[in-house]
Amino acid sequence: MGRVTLNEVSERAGVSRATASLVLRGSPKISVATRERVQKAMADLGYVYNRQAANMRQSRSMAIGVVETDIRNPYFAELTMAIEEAVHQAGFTLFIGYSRDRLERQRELLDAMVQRQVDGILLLPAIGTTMENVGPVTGQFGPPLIQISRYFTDQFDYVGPDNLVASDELAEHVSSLGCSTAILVGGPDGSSARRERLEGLRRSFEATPTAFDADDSVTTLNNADDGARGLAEALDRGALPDAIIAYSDAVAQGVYAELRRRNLTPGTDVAVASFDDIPLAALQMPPLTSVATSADEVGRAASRLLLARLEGAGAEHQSLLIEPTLKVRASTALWRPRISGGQS
Amino acid sequence: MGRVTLNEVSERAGVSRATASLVLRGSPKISVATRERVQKAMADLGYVYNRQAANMRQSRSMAIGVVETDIRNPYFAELTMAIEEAVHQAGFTLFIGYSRDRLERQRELLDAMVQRQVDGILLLPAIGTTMENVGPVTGQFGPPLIQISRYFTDQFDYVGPDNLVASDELAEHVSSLGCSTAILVGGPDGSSARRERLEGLRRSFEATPTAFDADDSVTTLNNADDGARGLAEALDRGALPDAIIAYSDAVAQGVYAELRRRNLTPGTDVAVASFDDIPLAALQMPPLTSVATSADEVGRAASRLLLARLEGAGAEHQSLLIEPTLKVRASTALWRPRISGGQS
DNA sequence: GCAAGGTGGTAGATCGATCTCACAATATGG
DNA sequence: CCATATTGTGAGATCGATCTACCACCTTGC
Repeated sequence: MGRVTLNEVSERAGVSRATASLVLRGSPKISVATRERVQKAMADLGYVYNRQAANMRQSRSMAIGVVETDIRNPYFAELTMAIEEAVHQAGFTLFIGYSRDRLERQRELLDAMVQRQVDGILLLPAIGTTMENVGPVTGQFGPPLIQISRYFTDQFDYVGPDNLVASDELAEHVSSLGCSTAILVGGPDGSSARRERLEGLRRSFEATPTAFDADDSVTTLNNADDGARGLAEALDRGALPDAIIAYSDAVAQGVYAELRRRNLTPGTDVAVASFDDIPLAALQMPPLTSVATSADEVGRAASRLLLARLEGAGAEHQSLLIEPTLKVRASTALWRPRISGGQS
Repeated sequence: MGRVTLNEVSERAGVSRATASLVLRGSPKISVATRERVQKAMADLGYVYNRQAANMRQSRSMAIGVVETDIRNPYFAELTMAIEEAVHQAGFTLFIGYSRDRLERQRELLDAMVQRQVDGILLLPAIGTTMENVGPVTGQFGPPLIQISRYFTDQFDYVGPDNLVASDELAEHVSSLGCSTAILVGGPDGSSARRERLEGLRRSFEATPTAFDADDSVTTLNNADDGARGLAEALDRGALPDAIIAYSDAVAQGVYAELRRRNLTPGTDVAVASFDDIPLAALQMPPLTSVATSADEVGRAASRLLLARLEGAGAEHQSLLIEPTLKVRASTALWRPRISGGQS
């Protein structure tokens, strides 16, 4: 349309297109006089840089793609904000898409981003993702891709919380309270994160007197409504345990709600703890014990790693685990073992 | 780099570049035989479409830009998901950036998107945005821009909840409970949404026996932590009212927390209600009365309007208000007026 | 007075698609 | 049997920037 181009700018300034381009990029080879003349011309004409055209000649597009599942869980919202911050600061623009954990949607999003020549991709893989699913990204010349929060292959980098350590801290804490039974509620079936958390808990609890039955754990979507359903299912199946470990703070909200529906008080009738430590956890009633899997740090680390890859850093795919921190709050701290009629 | 281009495809298929391009776009002018030959060549070579190159010739880039403030508030997360859904379905890719309510950041984001030739922009304007702040977007040839949730001018379209009606429903409900005093807590100072909600409440309460002092309202950021601080400030300044209306469900979480810190029970000692009705509201204890300002519908409507504008629809800038729905829950429903010593 | 070197700038190819227009081959009509 | 469509394809310009290579001019130094 009527967009102003470098050609028109250079014409008005009485210089060549090449010179105008050099001014744009702040080359030192241009005299102050011409620089100012060109800049004035740009201002007068209302020139707007066309980065797409520039990208055609350069090898970089200064755009990166982010494909996530869903940001209605505050953990992922925070993760996204952290990524955006880091990547924006490095001068990149973000393409974002949400797969909603649907493989074909994820495929469409990845394709679109590759077609738009993104320099790199951050992927929170949908459940069931395989190498075949990621399509052209796998190709010889595909941009670097980093898995965040979940992984499905070791062919790509991975950045996420150290779920095993997180599980360990939770298990040890819950056990130290004197809980004799514990269960895990929720988490999406088939995700690496849930597998790690479940397996981590199983192994950690083995070293304690607390009984934890891994086979008994109920999977759910990673949100509150499904968390409530999940707890209902678990309680209908077995007795109320001393401790409920929720897959995430989002799931824990559902756990709180379902407990109350059953006239049980979280923290008193049953200890409750979970993963993530989103800001909401501290505001719950009672405040929720949670092991922080720092979305912020995961996001920053993943961005840093991707930016380093763009500079061509390293070759070996790496797995970067972020250290978790246990935040003990009333939902476990106030719990006391029932005085069970003098049984040894 | 080593990327495969249409040229190589056409060479391998023994046709011209133009023919290969027609095949790409599914032109009916190509015989089945050549189409298949070309498609085979593309598959063999691992051809990846370069949309940037295509965009240079076409007038549309099939990308739209979204600039928001922050998605850690679930309301905005849901709004974003709704936009992404609608826009993806129409075949567009999304650029997203978060201004964090900082004007210069918003400016950078808008500039970047315009430079990348987005076809349209959805903007949730940062506090203090003016026509000058939106920069090149204002220009003659800038892409259509739609304001969502907040507005700063009538020079652009606007889509958001009908805050006046929402306020009215809340005021009427609170008043019907028998609350004799009410206050508004929180909301970002300077946003159109807060202005509308405050003014709406003031006007609606005027028609009721309930006393509402608009000058007494405390502004905060639109999140829980700041909501707690805001309520603390309000209570330190004046007496506990019968009803607290929080600017949003996010703020209401802070209100709940601060009330409990003061050993007050929401819903019993004071009625609490708020705006937005995010999923969390129903899960709070007690469940929070909230007037739904449907993020989902706002997002869909805004996307629809933008897509229509891209088709060149209409000329007049319009203001599209989404109807709110009051959800009454225990945080107000259980409240009863104190039996105040027989005063008339 | 002239080679060497530095400064400031330009012409023209190029990135990878699409678009216009022309044209060959085949089909249709009178 | 020739004029006229119809169909399928190709040559070359084009979008708006960057990049390469080269050039004109002015200092210097000897």
